[in-house]
Amino acid sequence: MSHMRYSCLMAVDRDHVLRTAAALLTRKSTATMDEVAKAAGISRATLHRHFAGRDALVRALESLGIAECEAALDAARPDEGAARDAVHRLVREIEPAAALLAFLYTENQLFEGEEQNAGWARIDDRIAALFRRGQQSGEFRIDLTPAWLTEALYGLLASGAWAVSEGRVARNDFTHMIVELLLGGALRQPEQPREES
Amino acid sequence: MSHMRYSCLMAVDRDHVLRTAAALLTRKSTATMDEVAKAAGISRATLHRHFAGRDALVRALESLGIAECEAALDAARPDEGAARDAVHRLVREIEPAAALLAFLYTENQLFEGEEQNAGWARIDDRIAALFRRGQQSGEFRIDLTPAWLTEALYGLLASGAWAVSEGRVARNDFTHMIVELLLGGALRQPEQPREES
DNA sequence: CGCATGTGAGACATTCATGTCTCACCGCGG
DNA sequence: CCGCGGTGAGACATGAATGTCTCACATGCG
Repeated sequence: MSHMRYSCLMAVDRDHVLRTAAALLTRKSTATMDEVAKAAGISRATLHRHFAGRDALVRALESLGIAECEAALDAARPDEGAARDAVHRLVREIEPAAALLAFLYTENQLFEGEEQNAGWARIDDRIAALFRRGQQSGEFRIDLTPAWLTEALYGLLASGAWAVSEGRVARNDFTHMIVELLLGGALRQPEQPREES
Repeated sequence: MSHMRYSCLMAVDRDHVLRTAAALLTRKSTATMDEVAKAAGISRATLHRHFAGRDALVRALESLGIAECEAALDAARPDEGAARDAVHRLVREIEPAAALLAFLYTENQLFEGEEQNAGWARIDDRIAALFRRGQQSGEFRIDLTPAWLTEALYGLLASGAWAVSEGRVARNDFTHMIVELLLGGALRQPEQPREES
């Protein structure tokens, strides 16, 4: 680890703490504040100075995840070109945040009736809009609702992130596997319509 | 509370407790032993008499999930007929257990390095074998590994279960949406493969 | 009827994560 | 030189969940 450039006046790198916490909580969602602090290389006291409690930490992670999703959506230009290409760009852009997303996705399941961050609603809408655009342009089938396609994308991102972190699939194949499955499915289908017995 | 038909000699219906716990833990994975007991309509003491602790309860749920998966696999006859029809049967058979699977799937993520029940390995193998059979018969594309297709199936089952439980998709569409997305993908194909009735 | 069995209710100690606090250290700037 | 801000280490109390225990009650069976 790099102890270089420790300045007394320099506050602990908040972003570094958040990303370390994200990496840890992705693997062990019940990790202790103490474990999070150790993973980030700071003391529990300092961690608690920056994030009032575990809730605050999770909410900060949620904000980070939302920001990264928004950034990925912006970078993917979901309104340009073929919808399938936009989906491909989106998955590629969102890949670095997939592990964090997987954590937040499952974490949100236990918020039951509580109000969920409005940021997610906006992201859901943007992604669903992309699928809807693909349906209206005739690229995507219309019997799968945009809401379900959005949900399925989250699920595949989570599955992919876990599969990669446990070595069941290669990290390099992440985007390809998700995009190909989401768009093309498992069936082998001819590019050109052709007749076969 | 229903005191009806309380038999002294009759032990608390273990299966009923397990299924109630599964339903609750699916929605709130951090539910207390007390909440589980109340949900099952028994006291915490009785719950603790049947399951030594929370770990024992989760392991019992895991065994239940494994048994239901095995039963679904048996009922789906994965070695008969077209692979895509077998996948369709499998999803249909596994649908009732999808919520429990979703809970166990995310729960297993935090077992880190611990030994995981060997039952899952067997189920993984059987499902992967089905996808492999589909690849060898030429039905499924070969650029998506059986391991990834298996993982993706789990992810879609979890997403579907959550989406249904939160009302984002209709329960009746569960099987259709998962099978169609997993096999056919979101793209509109020139020749849509027909369903097994 | 009387006993055995299984249950509900609740008290109790224990463990653990959390949150708050104090104190010592260190580097910088006045 | 000395204060000041930020940190690390650790003590401490709190609360929650857990696990164990006891006692009273209900029901079926001999």
